[in-house]
Amino acid sequence: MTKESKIPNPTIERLAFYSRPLEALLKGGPPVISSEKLAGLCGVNPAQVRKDLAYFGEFGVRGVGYEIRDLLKEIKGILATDREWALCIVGMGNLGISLVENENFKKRGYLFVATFDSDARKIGRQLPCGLTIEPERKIGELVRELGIEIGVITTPSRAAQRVTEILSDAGVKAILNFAPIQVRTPESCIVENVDFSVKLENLVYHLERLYKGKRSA
Amino acid sequence: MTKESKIPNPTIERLAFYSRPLEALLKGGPPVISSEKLAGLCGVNPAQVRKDLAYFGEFGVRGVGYEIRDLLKEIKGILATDREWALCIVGMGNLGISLVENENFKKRGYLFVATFDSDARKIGRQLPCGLTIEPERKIGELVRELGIEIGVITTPSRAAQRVTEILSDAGVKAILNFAPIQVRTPESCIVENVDFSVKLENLVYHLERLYKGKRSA
DNA sequence: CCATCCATGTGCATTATTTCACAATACTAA
DNA sequence: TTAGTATTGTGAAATAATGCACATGGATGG
Repeated sequence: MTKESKIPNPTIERLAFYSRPLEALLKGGPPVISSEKLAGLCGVNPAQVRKDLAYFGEFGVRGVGYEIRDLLKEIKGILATDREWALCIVGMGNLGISLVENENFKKRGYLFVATFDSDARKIGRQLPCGLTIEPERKIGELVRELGIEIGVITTPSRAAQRVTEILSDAGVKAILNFAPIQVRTPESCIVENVDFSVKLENLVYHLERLYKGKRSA
Repeated sequence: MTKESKIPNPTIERLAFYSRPLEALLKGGPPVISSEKLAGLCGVNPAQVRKDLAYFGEFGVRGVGYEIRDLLKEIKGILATDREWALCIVGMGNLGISLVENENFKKRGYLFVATFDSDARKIGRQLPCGLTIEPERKIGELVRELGIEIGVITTPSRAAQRVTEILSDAGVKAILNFAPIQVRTPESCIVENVDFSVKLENLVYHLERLYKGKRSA
């Protein structure tokens, strides 16, 4: 009875969100959790949790709750994080290196299998994780050879569009873009943007209003 | 006639978003832009752009468009990015270092003025940007001394809640949290979370559905 | 000075998302 | 077996956000 007809995008985001505390709860504590408890841990409404899950099936037991172990498995199945994904990354500055070396990714099945940069001084350098920085012209070859489906862009803004095109031409199906610019892709390639500054700007907007609010209230 | 009564949150996010191409357009090109052009650059609906701006005033000229220079100044005023903000960061792993050294932040007025870590081996180390890594116990002192209003958390998950409490006790008013965990704060302190994995999970969910869709369609 | 053009600002309809509130139902204990 | 309790799953109401469509009003040229 899974009605995947039209799943709200926020629902998908929250599923990923729910899995964080669930993973922690696996190690010790009761084996079952209620939508209310889980909602509390994630700072959302309990009905929201139930509805989000209900889009994909009936995973709970009425009067009891959700078996943590099973629920996590279901969520991972839905999000397709129950398999491994091969990623590459272009732009090996500080940010690029921090992502490649990040343990959280590996733990969740996101495996960096190639790193690229256009800077001749960086090419050939070996990273702590064992990968070697390759020149950008090898993107096409390595993407095909290693079956890379996801590309991560950590170049400066000015290079982001060019790199996007190289990646999508090479057959990459999804791009995670850290450059603060809107990249255009063909239909066949989906993009998610991560822009730290936007988050900061959100914060300072609300901060400023808080201060102003205090004056008038 | 600014009706700041109830501004949708997505609007704030988009304002920051609009400012990116505007900044680029300042350097060369016509001095005026239409909502349609700007919308195109940001991948949103033109009416959306106009409505977002209209929440805060009438910045355009009918029949003409928006003066880029003025519009940018207005947006920066709204977002409170027309001043400098003092930040500190806790957790100087690879990610922490990449943020501190990131030029984009500095360019936008977000100045890191202190860095902290709990690892004795890192404390005292000088970073390329000139800052020295301080021990966590100095957070309170330095936050007050340097007038730090925003804290950035780049520690492992297990330390995030503790650090959040130290920061908010010290008087920090806003936190940008990179740890993949929901931190609790007192009313007086607002939080934004950045979770890369959530973005990736979004991507792979859609990728997987794309593949499935192809089979059935 | 008037007519025409063009892109803004905005009321309103539409669409999307969240939350409520309650019926359905699995366990527990007597 | 039945009453009681707890918590799910979900229709329907409420809320939020988006997008249309057009009146509005500056700018320009005759």
